[in-house]
Amino acid sequence: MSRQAQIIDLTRRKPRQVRALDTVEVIFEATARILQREGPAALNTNYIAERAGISVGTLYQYFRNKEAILVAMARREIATDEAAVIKAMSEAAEGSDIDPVRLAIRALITAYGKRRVARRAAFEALVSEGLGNELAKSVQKIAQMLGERSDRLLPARTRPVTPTNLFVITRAVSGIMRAASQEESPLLGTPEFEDELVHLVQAYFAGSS
Amino acid sequence: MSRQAQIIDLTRRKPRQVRALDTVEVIFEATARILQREGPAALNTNYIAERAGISVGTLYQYFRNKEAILVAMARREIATDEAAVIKAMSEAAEGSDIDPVRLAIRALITAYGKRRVARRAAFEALVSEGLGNELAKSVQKIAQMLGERSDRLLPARTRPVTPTNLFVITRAVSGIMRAASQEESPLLGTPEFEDELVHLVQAYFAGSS
Amino acid sequence: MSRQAQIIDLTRRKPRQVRALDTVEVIFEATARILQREGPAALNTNYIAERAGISVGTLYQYFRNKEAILVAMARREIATDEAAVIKAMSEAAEGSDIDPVRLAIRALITAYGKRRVARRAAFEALVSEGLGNELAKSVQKIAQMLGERSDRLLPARTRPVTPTNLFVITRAVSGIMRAASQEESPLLGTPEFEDELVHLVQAYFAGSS
Amino acid sequence: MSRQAQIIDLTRRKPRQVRALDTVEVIFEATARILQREGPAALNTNYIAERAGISVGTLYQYFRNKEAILVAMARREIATDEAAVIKAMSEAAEGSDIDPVRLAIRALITAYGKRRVARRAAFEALVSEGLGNELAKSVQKIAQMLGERSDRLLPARTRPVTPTNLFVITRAVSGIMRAASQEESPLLGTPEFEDELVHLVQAYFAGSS
DNA sequence: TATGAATGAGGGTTCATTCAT
DNA sequence: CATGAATGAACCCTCATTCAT
Repeated sequence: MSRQAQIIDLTRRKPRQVRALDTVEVIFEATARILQREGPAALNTNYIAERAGISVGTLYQYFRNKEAILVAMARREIATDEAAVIKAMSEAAEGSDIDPVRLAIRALITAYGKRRVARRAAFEALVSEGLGNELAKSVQKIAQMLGERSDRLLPARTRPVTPTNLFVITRAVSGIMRAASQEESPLLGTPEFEDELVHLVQAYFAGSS
Repeated sequence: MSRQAQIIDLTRRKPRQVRALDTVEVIFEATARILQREGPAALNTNYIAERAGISVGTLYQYFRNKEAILVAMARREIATDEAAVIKAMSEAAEGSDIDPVRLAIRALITAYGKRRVARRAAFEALVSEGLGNELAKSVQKIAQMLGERSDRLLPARTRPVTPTNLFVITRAVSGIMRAASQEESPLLGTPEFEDELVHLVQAYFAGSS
Repeated sequence: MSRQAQIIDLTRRKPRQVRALDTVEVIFEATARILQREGPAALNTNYIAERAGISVGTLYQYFRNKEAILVAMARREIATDEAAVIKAMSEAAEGSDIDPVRLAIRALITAYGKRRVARRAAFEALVSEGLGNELAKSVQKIAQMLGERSDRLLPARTRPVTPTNLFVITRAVSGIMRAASQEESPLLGTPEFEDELVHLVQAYFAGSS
Repeated sequence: MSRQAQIIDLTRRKPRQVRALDTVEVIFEATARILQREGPAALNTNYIAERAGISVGTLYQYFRNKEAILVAMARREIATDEAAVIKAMSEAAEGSDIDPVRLAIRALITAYGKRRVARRAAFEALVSEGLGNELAKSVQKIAQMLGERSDRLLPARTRPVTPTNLFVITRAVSGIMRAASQEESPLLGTPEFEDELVHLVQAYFAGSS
């Protein structure tokens, strides 16, 4: 194909940004599906490309290497969750009648309900790649926010909120979420589950140490 | 080799059962060390055998394939932890002055303090192999025990203990342990950490819903 | 690599279909040569690739596994032989002065004269893979044709041609060919050999049972 | 175990020859069964020993290496067949009313009826090992006998028997036998099959060239 | 940018054979 | 002679990555 032809081809396509987003999305989608249906052992770049309907070469134009795909997926997932929780907490603080903690937990439950296997695999990849701290950072960010706004978010607390408190409660909640997701617990969708999570948080901060 | 040497060799050689245990142990040890020092990517059967001071062939006489090693390691780890916690809870119930919950948590912290990277890799292998439920089952076993003996183990509770309660609290605790281990939190060894975990459990059961 | 070189490369590269055929051919060639010169024990995929001047990876893009190479070779060999014999028989029936049976046998002898060791190994692979019936089917096909056109192909027969007759005579001929090839009999190239084969067939059908 | 003990053990056992024969037999049996049931790909020395109920070490005390087992099996098979055919031909010559050729062929058919897959595999091993000529030699031996005693064995012949004749007819017969065995032809047990084989031989020698 | 054939290092696994008991 | 755990060379095959088109 001549240089000329290539330029002509280019103009036929959609704007680059949009196409790039499409492609990345399509790669994520294929990766998620393989992870869900066939497990991490079946995941390889040629297969991802095939399922995504693109060539391996193209895949490598968007991601430096295989792990980069998983890492990007996991990061996006984390960012989405984080944003959802933060949004819930912010809105709650701005006058909703519902307990802010409950709203945050509800947001988290909603986020965890989606694409569980793919999420898990992506997270595992993050950890395997030694980037597990990114996940931790996100949780920590929530923890900090909780700490800073403890006056409004945790009005029932009976003692000052320490970093250790925040570590404990945030990891407790994510641990429960993770387990419910991994064990495919039927609790995940129930109101009782939400209630108990809320209770755990409130009781932890309310009880005298 | 001289006759003499043979005799010496004889005395060096332990009975078969014991030797088999030794070999498995040596394989686990090598696997753990590689995992700790060089990460999961560096783990391959030839290397494990080399580090274990045995031949690959021998390794394959003890384990069907590479994953089987990780799975066996993880299972043993789980069994050890489970036994430690159960033992702590049992002993506590039999008249120790210390809070049974505290003793159980202390046992857990002790178990998690050992070979963290290797443990994590082994657990990940379990999950990858689709045996993640084994881990869950172990946790569930502890949960059941907690429920059955709640009179003695959780004297401070203000409401009947439901299965959901047990799910929540056990996953909360393991989630925190997992996170502390994964994030290599400096909290892991501190008395404050133990205190807060105990508090979480007691507050959760004591607080009115 | 310079732009110039790329253009030159372009012209060197044949269309895809043709290249694929080339690669398969090159693999067959290498396989046959190894089989001939070093025997079946020396045959391994890395070596085949090396001798073929391609990479193992490429080899595995054309063949699912090692046996597939042998099987494909054998199938092609069978098809070639079958086609040669059928062609000879067809042409003979259309007016050649020479005895159709003689022409068919001549075609068979010619086919068997080529790459004997490689042929044999490929056939053995076929059988090992449980595809031995393919070889039989090919022979049977010839038998059928012989039966259907027995008026013209076997004018000297003194009795109706039964399926058993066809089984016996076709297996007799292939058995002789096989033996001559395997024992590297000096008869293979001689006119006497052809004469005797023809005689066997004619006598079998001419003689009263 | 002391030297003394070994001697004592020795005397406890059956005479060496007998035991050795037993062991060899047991190894042949196991080998044949594996070959029959699971094919040549499943054949390995450890498995043979296991199926034979002996240890690998013992197996290697009777056979230098794996191939030696197959070779020995094939040789025994060949010898048995050869003896059966020769015996039939000899007896026939000594006054039986039945056609000597028929008796020989009947003996061959009987021999081929036994353990077909194992026979075939053993023969293939012979050939693979480059010992294919042994098989040929056996057939050639029959051919020679046929030639030497052609006056009595082939009274109907109309021309002098040449070496080429003998090559052709012996390979024709073994080829047919081989094919019938390999293709598991239902003809194998029928009188018609025997008749046709006899006819082939008689017609070949009777017909004028 | 997209393509996808080609690459080849690397790793999992087998299995014939040995040898100390 | 029997045993069978141990050996390790050999080999099949995968798959992340490249690069010429």
